[in-house]
Amino acid sequence: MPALPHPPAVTDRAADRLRAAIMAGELKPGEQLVEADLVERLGVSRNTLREAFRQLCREGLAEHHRHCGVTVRAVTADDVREIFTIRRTLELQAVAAAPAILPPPRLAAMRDCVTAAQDAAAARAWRTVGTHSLRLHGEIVRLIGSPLLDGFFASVLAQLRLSFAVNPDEAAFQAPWIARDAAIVERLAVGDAGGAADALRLYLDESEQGLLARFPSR
Amino acid sequence: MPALPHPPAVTDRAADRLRAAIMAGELKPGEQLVEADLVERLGVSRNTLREAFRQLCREGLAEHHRHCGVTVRAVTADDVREIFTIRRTLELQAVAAAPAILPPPRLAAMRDCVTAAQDAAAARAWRTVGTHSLRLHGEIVRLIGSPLLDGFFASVLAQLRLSFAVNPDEAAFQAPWIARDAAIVERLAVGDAGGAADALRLYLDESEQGLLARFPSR
DNA sequence: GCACCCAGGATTGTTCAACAATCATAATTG
DNA sequence: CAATTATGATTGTTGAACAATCCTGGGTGC
Repeated sequence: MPALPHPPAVTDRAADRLRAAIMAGELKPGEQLVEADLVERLGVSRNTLREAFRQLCREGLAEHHRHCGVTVRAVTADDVREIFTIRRTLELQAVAAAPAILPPPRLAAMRDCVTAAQDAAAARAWRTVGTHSLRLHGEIVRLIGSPLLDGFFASVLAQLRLSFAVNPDEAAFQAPWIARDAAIVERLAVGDAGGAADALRLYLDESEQGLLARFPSR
Repeated sequence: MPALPHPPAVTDRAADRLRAAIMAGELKPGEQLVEADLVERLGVSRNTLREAFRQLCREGLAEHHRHCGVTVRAVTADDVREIFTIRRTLELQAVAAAPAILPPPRLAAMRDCVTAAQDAAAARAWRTVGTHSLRLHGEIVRLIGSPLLDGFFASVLAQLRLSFAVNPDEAAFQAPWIARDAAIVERLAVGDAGGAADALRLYLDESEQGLLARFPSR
């Protein structure tokens, strides 16, 4: 009996490729996803492609306007503000409610995110840095213990990740946060929930400001 | 120019009818939704029906198992525990972070939920009572100010609503909570966030216990 | 009798082709 | 030049077809 009971669905494969293209910036925000073109490029049927579209819309990476097609999600400054409102609500609550000694696998997962981000920074792979940093904050929310909440938060982080994509110089943008991520994790590791919460609050405030400064209008 | 720029999509109509049938208990939890049957009963094509299925799955009202079809979501005791974990996280945070004097339209909306629930109780329309009570708690989360979060929480509440559907005697189950809902709203109205939070915490704890007691196993 | 294997039907997964509905653009007319 | 109408492009919806997979039941050998 093989390890893969189900060969991955064609729909999921198509959605994965589209998601990767969006995240890599090949499909730019606001760009229209024309069914006929994508059908040819992905080699899937129109129905399957439309199903993939729905998946991306659910994840907040695309938008569907009736009779106007699907466009790549264009994250606005207001969207960023809302995303950080959600981050504050969930991440701070997760840290505040975390047990003094958190489960070893959770701590290990968080430390893995930090080291992975550090390794990526050493290799100047800034996009990967952002991925692992956001993964860490997903792990933080995971402390609440709700898979449903985790799934929702993952889509929120994906939208934030999307706003990174528009920034050409990711180096200076991503670098400063790695050390602060590490500090938060270590405070959690020693049971200093209050200190972690304070550091995280500052982290989110400054990160939001830094990100908003990159938006042209307002 | 008519008020409806877009006649509602066939897909959405089908999803609405299925959602109503699930909520009304006509389609019972665990029941399989056979494509061929529903195609005939709803008078839509199979592709359209499948898209409606996806919508319901996204809302957590149905589950999709590859090659095994779609079934009505069967909410378990663990699901209820998770739902209340989410409710505590979001509702308590919303109340705690609420401004001393909350925006008049928000307060009006919350009071409308309470009076609507009271009216429904007077008419012995217990199902409607539950609907408005849950709507109130959606309004509470709305104080956070994030439409994204509101949408997520609405689907969580819908799943909770689904677990009500299995209970035959909704009268005794719904009645006691109306007064407590009203008390929470009035504490918020006078700016007593702390008191509202305490009342809400107790409310959620007891509501969860009362609901879990109705589950057979454990 | 029992465990195993195997064919058959039923259901879902995916694709294709066609037509209707709607939108955006360009050409036409006054 | 403005308003209106035609035109093309794109999406919305349907129906049918075939492949892949699962479930059920019956046979086979021990």
